[in-house]
Amino acid sequence: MTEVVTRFAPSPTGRLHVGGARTALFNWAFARRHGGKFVLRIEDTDRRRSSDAATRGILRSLAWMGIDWDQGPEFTTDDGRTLGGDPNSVGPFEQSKRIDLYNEHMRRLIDAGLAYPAFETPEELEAKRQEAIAAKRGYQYDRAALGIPMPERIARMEAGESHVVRMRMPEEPITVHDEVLGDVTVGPEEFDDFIIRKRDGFPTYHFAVVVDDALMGVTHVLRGQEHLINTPRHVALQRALGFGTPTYGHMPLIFNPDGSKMSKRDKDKAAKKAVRDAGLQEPPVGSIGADEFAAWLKDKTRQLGTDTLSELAGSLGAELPEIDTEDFIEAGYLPGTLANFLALLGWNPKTKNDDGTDLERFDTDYLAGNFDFAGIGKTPSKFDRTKLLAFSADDVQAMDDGVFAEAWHAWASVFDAALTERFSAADMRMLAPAVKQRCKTIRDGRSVVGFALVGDDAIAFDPKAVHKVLIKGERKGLQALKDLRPMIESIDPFTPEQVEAAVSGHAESTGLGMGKVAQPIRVAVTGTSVSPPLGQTLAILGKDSVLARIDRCVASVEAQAAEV
RNA sequence: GGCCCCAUCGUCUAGUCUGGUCCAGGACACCAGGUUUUCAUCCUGGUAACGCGGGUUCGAAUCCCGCUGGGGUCACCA
Repeated sequence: MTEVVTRFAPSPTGRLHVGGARTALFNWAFARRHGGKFVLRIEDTDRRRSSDAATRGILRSLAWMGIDWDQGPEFTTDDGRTLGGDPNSVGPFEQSKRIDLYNEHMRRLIDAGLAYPAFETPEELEAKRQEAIAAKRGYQYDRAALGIPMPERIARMEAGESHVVRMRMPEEPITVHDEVLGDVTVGPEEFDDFIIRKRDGFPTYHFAVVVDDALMGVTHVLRGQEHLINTPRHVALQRALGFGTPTYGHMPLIFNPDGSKMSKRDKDKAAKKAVRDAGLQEPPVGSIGADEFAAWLKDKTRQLGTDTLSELAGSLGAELPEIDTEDFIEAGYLPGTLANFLALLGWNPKTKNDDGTDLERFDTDYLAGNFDFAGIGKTPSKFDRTKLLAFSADDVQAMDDGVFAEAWHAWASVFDAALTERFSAADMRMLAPAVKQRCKTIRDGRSVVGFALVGDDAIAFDPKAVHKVLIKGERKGLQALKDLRPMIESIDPFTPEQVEAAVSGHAESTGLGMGKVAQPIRVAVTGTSVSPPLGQTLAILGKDSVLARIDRCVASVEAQAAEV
């Protein structure tokens, strides 16, 4: 029994899409479950679109989710662990550094007549393709290069003539044994002699994948269903090269709730809508020129950079849909929550809880101990952010207050400078119990304490709250607020406990009850009817600020009443 | 369009392989009621699905065929 080896092989052309994150998670879990190894490989053979920054981002996202890789690019986690490395000497793990290896195997194939150089230009091929489309025929390469005698082909290639290398596909059908879908057979007429080495000397995906999986000892390949039709090509390549075929499993894809493909384009879509709703003609931010902005707005297919989009949405107060793992990190989700939710999209533990309900809340440790092919479903799923949010709320509530405070501070130090400027880590610890209760994600903490981040004269009053609490019922609320002012002024020291005691004492002595006393104050100082417990809310602001806000509120409501 | 894959509540799904225990179970959402000084949380209850048509069988969500619908793929991208 050979050791299980799985891999995740992202292409560093952008951020880690949640679909990719799920693929990585499953491959990781499968390796852990079987005590095997998990390899991370960077597929950067498209030199034009790949970048080191993207690679680093992907590594960071994977590590954030709790995925560790045994072999692959080295990475140091926040808590100081080193991931990756090359203990078995099968690296390097960036395909762009493995060209000699590919060429060695490529040469074997060419010498055996199983692959051959071809000299048509991209333009010539494109013309033939268009011709086929016009005639409503499927396009396949016509093997014209095979008309050139083999010695001559080889000689021209060795003389340095610009060429590609094509795989000579066999004439028989190929059956793929898929652990998820069962046997899938595809006939030879479906495949032409596809390109395995590009004009620039880099292998194409198909060739690099097959060589690397074999050389790295990969035994199981779990990937998205979009690769299903590629698999017969890979099997053909494996046979030609004399490699074994790993066990395959193809997973259903993840879609948007409306059934469309979940892609970065959704962000452009949302941003364009926000711009139109705002009636903007000119770019509201400096990072994009007017011409580019107009072109982008007009063209449905045109996309902007991630940062530009965020800036744009931010300036309009619009939300961009979360698509990539980093979006969910920024949105304040916990890694375990995302991993749990993602795992459930396409996999099911088929296990009951003690109360007889289906098990669906589990952590990555559980996944590492129980993940199997049998639990993978065949049906594509839609990404339901509402359910993810419900999971997140549960997980946040289950956090220890201290842990929450730490996570909140860590999150804010990366994503919300205003918050960490206003509150120290100690402040956040004090606030944690009250804030946590009202959070569905870590980011929500911001809105709970948002009132403390704006100036006393900049509080926006929620009209509904003002009406309900202060105006309704002959403005008794407003009167109560005025009566309370001297009492608040006399509180000393101005701590949560003292404030709480003073306010509830006042509620009792006046016979008004807590609701009639606390709510007017809350609305006056926060502008809304929702905030942490009153004592904390006031203590955070400090006495001067509280009094200023009460005065401003009273003045504003009276002015408003005078108008009517 | 060719080829390939798929089909249970609005959504994620259990049940399908090994037909009967399923007038189909769970979760999220939704609706109603309750707890709560507000909001959120929490508790209780409820609405809601086997795509359609043929078979096979005493009996089909489960097996077979067809249809319909959805998706994937047809690059010198991965």
